[in-house]
Amino acid sequence: MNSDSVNNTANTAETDSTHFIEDIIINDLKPGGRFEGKQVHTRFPPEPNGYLHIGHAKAIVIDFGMAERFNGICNLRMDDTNPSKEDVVYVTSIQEDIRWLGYDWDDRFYYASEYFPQMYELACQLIRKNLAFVCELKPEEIRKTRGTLSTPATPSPWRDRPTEESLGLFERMKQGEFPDGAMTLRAKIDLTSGNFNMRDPVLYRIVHAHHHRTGNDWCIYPMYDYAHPLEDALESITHSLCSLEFEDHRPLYDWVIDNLDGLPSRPRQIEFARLNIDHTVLSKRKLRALVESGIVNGWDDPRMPTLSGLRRRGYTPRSIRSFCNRIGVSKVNSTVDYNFLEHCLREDLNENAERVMGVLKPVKLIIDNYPENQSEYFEIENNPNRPEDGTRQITFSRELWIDEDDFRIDPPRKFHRLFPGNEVRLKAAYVIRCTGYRCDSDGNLLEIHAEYDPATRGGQTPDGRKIKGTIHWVDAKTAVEAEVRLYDNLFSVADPDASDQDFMSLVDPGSLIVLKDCKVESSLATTETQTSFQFLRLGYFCLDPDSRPDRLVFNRSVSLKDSYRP
RNA sequence: UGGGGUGUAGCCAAGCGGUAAGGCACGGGACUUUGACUCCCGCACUCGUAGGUUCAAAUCCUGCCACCCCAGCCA
Repeated sequence: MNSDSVNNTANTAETDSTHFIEDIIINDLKPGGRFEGKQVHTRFPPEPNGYLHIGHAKAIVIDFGMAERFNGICNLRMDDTNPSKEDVVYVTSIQEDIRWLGYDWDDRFYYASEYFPQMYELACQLIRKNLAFVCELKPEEIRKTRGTLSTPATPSPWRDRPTEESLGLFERMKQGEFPDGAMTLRAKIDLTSGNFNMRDPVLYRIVHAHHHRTGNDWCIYPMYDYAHPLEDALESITHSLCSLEFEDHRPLYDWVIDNLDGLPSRPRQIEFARLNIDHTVLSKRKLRALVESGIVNGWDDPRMPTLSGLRRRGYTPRSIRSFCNRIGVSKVNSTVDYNFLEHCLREDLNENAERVMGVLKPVKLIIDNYPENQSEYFEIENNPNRPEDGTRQITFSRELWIDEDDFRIDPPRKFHRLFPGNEVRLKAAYVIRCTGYRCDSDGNLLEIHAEYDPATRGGQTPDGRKIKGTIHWVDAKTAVEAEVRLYDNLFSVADPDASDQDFMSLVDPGSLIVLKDCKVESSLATTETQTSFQFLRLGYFCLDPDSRPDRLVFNRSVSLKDSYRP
């Protein structure tokens, strides 16, 4: 495990009740149970054909989490049985993302392709047992003979060919004597089953393609339904956790394992509901489309629900783990509120992020009664919730930047910020009173004028007077220029999948707002990527990799909650 | 019309025959040198629905309804 243990995080709210997968495992471990005396052994089996997203994070937390909870182990395995879709580039990104999330597989990193030789031998065993045959039907013919919801499949004309003939043909398939699609190895199960997966499913197909691991060693590749149970069994997996759509593949999963001799274990497949989150999409196909169309700026665009996107956005591994641990595990198709993910991030960052001041839409504030060439330092806490994080010095002088939103010429009701005649506290500095403002001929605000009260140094009010509003500011003399990128939901509609319109047209153009002329306090000049800060009163931000020393770029990870209602 | 699943609040989700946990969201209040945080309070007389069994049903039984998945040589 990484330094911040997955189980001991304050945010990983442990519930006193168990979910259904835990219940099953507990039962399996009991005396007389299916895995009595065995070590719980799970696996996370991604196909290396894309980037991991928050939905995978749920699976990772369940797979690794169940192993951890029962003092077991969890393998990482690339399910690379389809060379035409997979690539090495995904392998490393998947490993990086899982490590970043805080999980480790020790030396148990495998490829399904490592088992190709054994899978081939086991397939021969099925043929010899007269449980599989080589079928020469074309893909369309197989489809046509599979039957319908109400009618059974019709048998392949090759179904009853002699096992020796199938064995020979299967060997020749392997030798590369036939072109793609010419024939398949099929299981002989039940043509009348209401479950299509049992109607003589294809076990092997011919694919003359270069495989990223095995090169051109193979031109026949096992199908998921045949390969997956074997991968699990060969790794002595006890509990094979997957998503709901594989529920009706379970009979086939069990069939493969039950009909083969010499397997080291008989894993139990358990299915749970995959994660959905509103205002986004979580399908590889759609995420890929967003990237390839250029609607977003790559897989790690901070608006993307990919782990690389969330990471760049400023999501912490801890917040994502916390989220996954708290959404629950069940078999109900569900869509979690995006604001729950945001809640988990705020919860973490509120506890751990240092506070700084930054001004997004700067307007000049001039303290007319403050000496022109004077400057002074104020001490400000790094995190009021954690005094042990200490304090730092910030500079103050006659001219400051404050946020446009904190000033109104005509304030609405309950506006506690700056307006002509009103007093406000500059955080950690002085109480000031607005004495006026200047606009250009078009009515655009140029500068605000104020006078400070020297008796209120540090923001205190020795006379006990209550100051309703406290605003953030940055000293114009020492301010550092920055670009700030504000993000919002990629889709303003809650469920882009449900719309009649093409989901690509539903991307909210306001999901990214770039502010170029922001001013941040000088302490941020030397910060590093991935460090999260709270910009006081605004939200949580982190430095983007696009940053350069002369041009800082910050991403807003999430805003602060705001109960202000005019 | 076949097979496999699932229905508890706006969203997740406990509950496993003894009288509806918790979280998010939302509303109200307290506190506040962040309109943040924190802290209080409120938020399902009812569990898809109709019956049945029982002293007692979200939990057991039966019927019905709704929704999701399955007819790739994808995973």
